[in-house]
Amino acid sequence: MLISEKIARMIEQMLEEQNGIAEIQRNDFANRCGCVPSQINYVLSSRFSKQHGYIVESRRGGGGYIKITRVRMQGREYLMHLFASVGNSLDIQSLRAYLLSLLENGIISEGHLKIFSAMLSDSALSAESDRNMRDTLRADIFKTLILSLM
Amino acid sequence: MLISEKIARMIEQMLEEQNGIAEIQRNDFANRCGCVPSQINYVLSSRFSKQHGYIVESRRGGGGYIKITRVRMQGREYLMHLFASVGNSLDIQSLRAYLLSLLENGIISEGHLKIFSAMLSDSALSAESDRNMRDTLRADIFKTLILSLM
DNA sequence: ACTATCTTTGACTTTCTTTGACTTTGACTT
DNA sequence: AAGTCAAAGTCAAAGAAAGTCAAAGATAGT
Repeated sequence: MLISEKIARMIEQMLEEQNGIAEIQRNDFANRCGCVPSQINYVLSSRFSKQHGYIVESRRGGGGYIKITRVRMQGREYLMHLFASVGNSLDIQSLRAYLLSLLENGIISEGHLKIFSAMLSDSALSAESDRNMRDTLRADIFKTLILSLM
Repeated sequence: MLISEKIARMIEQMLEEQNGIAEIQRNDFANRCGCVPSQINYVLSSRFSKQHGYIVESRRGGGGYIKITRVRMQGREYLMHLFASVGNSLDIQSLRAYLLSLLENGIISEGHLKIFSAMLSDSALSAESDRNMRDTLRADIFKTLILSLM
């Protein structure tokens, strides 16, 4: 298994045990994970971003820390928040994060996740050949989807 | 026997043994098959596509993999037929007819119908200003939807 | 034989991960 | 207030895998 995955699982476990809040010291934690400190940042940005449904706060210097909070809002509130946070362009990676977050929040099922990612995949949208336009289109359709889930 | 066929059989055997799920590492597997890595992609796209009743997922980079899942579902005949009958352009009225037909055949729910109509409405696709292109796009996305329902 | 389709191959691209050198920030000491 | 040290942040290079595409080779249909 990848180191990054191991790190992610450790964080998830902490979140589970501590009611959605995990606080770590980067160097220390990296040591326990057997990786270089900056890899913690990589894991956080690739798997615990805002789009994934987490808030990450931190402080540098002596007594520094990194705090990861899982946000779970209900239904409508969450969807409104989501709608607001999608810009006018949406790439595949961000879409995936959003969909996973919808799944985690119990708003869509795994089956839905598959359907929606397929419908919004590059190949489904290939009629639009320009990449930037495709991302714009994806954002529009995804926002429409959010609205119809409300 | 063709190499491609040999590869296909190996995958089928894995699916048989592992309950419809096969996970491979492309380079490694290609090595064992005595072929070049990209031939694995060829085999997957020519024999394990959605139309053939499989779902293929993958990840690149370190720790990458390819996962093949066999899907067996009822209504598959109907969906294939539907898929074949959608041309390369689809206007709102025809879309509605198709969606109603899916509903009547018990393949989607009313909730789904609303969501899909919204996602494929003119306003969701308004980023594409050309009307014909929009109908093309709608056809592509709808066909992708059909595939992901299989 | 001619053509269309299916296979095989390999060069090039894209995506994801790991690592480490360098920068910035904050707390504590003097 | 300045200096020191202990964090965390940034960024780019290197590494590891999968994807794409087009050219060349093989096969089958007419």
